[in-house]
Amino acid sequence: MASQELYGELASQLRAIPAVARELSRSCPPNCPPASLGVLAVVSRHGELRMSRLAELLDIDMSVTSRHVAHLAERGWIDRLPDPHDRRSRLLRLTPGGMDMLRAALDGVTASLADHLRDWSDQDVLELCRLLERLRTAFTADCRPRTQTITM
Amino acid sequence: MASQELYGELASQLRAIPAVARELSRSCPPNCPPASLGVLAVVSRHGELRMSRLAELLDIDMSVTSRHVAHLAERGWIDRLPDPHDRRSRLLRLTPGGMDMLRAALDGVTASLADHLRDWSDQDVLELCRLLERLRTAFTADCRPRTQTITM
DNA sequence: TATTGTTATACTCTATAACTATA
DNA sequence: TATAGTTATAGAGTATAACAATA
Repeated sequence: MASQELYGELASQLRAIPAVARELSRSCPPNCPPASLGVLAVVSRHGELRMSRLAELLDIDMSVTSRHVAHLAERGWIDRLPDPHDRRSRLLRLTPGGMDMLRAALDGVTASLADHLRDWSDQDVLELCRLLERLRTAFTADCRPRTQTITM
Repeated sequence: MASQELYGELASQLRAIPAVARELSRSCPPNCPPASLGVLAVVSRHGELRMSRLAELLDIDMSVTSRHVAHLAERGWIDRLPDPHDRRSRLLRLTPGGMDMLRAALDGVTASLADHLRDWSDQDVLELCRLLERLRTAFTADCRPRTQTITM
């Protein structure tokens, strides 16, 4: 186990990430909010999937996921197809327009990252990706009984 | 410059951080929201400082900072002292109660991190801290039209 | 005139709970 | 009864703009 000071530093750095994400989101197309982009990216990567599975992958409540998807469906970027195995469920799929939007948004994000991280090596970027992936896994796959100790 | 695929992966991992932060914030005392904790931590680390400097360090707008500080001042965790050099300005300082609150909150956060990251080495945590610090710097110190950091 | 900090307003993202329609 | 998804409502966090006091 690391020292309290080190954990405090980590917590502090994590707190600062949203500001980075906000700056990054300035390069998103104006009609596609960052949260919607996240949905498009996950659906693109995983292919056809259900609402509940999408919510799980995004790690947000299904009610929120539902609203994001409705927003995307209104704009014709995502289709909600009936699930032949369960009529309560809907299968999500990117439309060609959705793929175009995702590609355009990713171009913007990539350009911004390439600009800001211009003196980072591929190795640096990769290492950060790996650590963030490990962090995410540690907090989601891990002890999921939900009711953590509220220490104070 | 890294590949578009690698940057896309990084963007995706960054998107997932708020979920980690939310889980982490469950270990905060219920009357101290995470954003307030961030303010306490910065003031504690930097000592007496002005609103504008605090906003800069938090990388959020001063109007938002003002509200957080007002919230903390109402609870007696922070003092807003008159600045002898500029009567428009106010100097912020943690009260003993604020220090207690910060310590208690950090204990909770530390416990949660120690639990979730129980199989991480100190080296892993340190490496993640360093990369996040570099990332933050790249997005704030970097190409910034107006952040001239007048330290005082 | 410019700057420091506050307040009013609005926007984004999220969670909880109540609801529907199937299973 | 239980589950998939939707909608209503509320809360946390942020930004922009208008403002008061001071420089």
